[in-house]
Amino acid sequence: MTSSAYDASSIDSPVHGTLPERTYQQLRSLIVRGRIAPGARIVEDEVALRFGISRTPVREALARLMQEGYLTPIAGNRRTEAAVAPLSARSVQELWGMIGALEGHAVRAISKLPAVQRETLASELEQLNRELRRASAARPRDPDRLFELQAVFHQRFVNETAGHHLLGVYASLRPQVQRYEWVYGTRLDAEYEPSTNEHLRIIAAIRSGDGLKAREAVETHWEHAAVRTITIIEGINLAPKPRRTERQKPVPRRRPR
Amino acid sequence: MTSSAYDASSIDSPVHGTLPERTYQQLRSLIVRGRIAPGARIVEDEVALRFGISRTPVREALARLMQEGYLTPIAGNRRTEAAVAPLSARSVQELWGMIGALEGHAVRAISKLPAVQRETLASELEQLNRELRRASAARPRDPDRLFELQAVFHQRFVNETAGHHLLGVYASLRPQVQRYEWVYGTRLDAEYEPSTNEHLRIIAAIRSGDGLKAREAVETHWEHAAVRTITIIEGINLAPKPRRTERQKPVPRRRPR
DNA sequence: GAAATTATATTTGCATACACTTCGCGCGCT
DNA sequence: AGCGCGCGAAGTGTATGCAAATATAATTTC
Repeated sequence: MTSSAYDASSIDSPVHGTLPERTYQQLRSLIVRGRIAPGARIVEDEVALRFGISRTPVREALARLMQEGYLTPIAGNRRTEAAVAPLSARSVQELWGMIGALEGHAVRAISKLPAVQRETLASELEQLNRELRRASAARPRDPDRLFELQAVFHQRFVNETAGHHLLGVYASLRPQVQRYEWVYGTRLDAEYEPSTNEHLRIIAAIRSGDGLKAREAVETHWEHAAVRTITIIEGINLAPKPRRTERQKPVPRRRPR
Repeated sequence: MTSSAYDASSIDSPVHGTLPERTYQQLRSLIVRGRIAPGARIVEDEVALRFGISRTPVREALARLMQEGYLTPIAGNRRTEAAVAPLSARSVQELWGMIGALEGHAVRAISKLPAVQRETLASELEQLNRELRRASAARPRDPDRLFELQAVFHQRFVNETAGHHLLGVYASLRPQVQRYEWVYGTRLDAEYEPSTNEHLRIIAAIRSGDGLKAREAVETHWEHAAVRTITIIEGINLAPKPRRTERQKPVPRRRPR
């Protein structure tokens, strides 16, 4: 067995939901957290074995991961072998841009909210931002916590104004971003001050009820974040070779005659 | 047989690709074109029967349709029965906003393109817009053609600047919009002049290379389009009742004893 | 010894089978 | 006549089996 590369039970295991759903969640979590390396090949049988289920639900999960861009089809024309999508500066540029555009669009609607609601939202965000600042100052840092706080901060105000469809797209995009945030967060030299400062601008705009300004703040936040992320990421050697690399020792093969 | 509600072979049948892919495409086309009514219940077995395939690939197709919002889970707590998602003004508001935000984001990058490329793009768009204008003036109108031209126009400039991820999301969003464009286009009183005029503003901005202005033009175009669409749509009675309605005559039931 | 060719192992695509949950309806009971 | 109660029926969730496609290893041929 070549790889004990990943282990189903090691990370959060939501015991509810259908098998495809759970498998999707768990695999995604493993990918986002880098527990399955970019470029790693994913084989239905192996996953099924690891999770102790049959290939049917696995296929569904993989199809979804593929559609959302966590996996890319590799190799063969006809068949669809899958590998974990590589990380690239190009993707960062694009994903951050999209998230910025969508969050920006959503936040514009805060101007329609009553002042009291905006106020409670603003102070909650301030609270979160404070925690974020504290967590980023702690040594050693807890990437998991930073990760979580970042997600909650953004999710919080998006939830406030976004509708069903937007939330759906957002939900599928955000974890993709988190793949990068994860490698970012595990770097010792990662900075969080600029980010938390930009958050303050967003909060101020929300409090004042100026939708356009809020949008502006959100978009430039993501723009700057993209730059920060790319500079950190470019330092690391990314994108290993995909292709069918190490095959496990094929064992015997044919009886000698 | 209750429903010959839809017929697999009637509409474009892409004979290539895997079964789930083809099934997805065909079902989506049927839904987008209103051949399967909003609220209609979708049963795996029935689809499998109609397409002459087994439930396995059907399930994959349905899962995808569900995730992209063409189908909504209906009824049961535990099990996931599916029905074609209803049309609603609320969705229009949201979808148009998102498309506007994304297209706007993409088009902003035209400022980075060389002038010659922008020029050819602009004149191609003009050509398309002329055709669109002509097609909308023709009586009787050909909804299919209008449909197609609209799609091509927007796709054209999005392709120019958007990357892989954005195109993916866009591809899953656009057909949703088309569901509404379809009912819009089949109305006799539908107007296209405002739309084509707004297109001109977009083209001008693209030609001049002003990314921000182009974005602005695109966004307001979609905003206005949303209003137009909603007013037309609200006139029609939408959203039939979902639930397990007409069950086919259950036939005997139990042998008399 | 290199190239072509055959054989074998992997792996996906799809179908079929079965289990389990939910819903509806008739039947008996009061 | 009304009201549980339970028996199917309908439909989804998951496993398994088989065939086709393809990569890799083995073998032959020049």
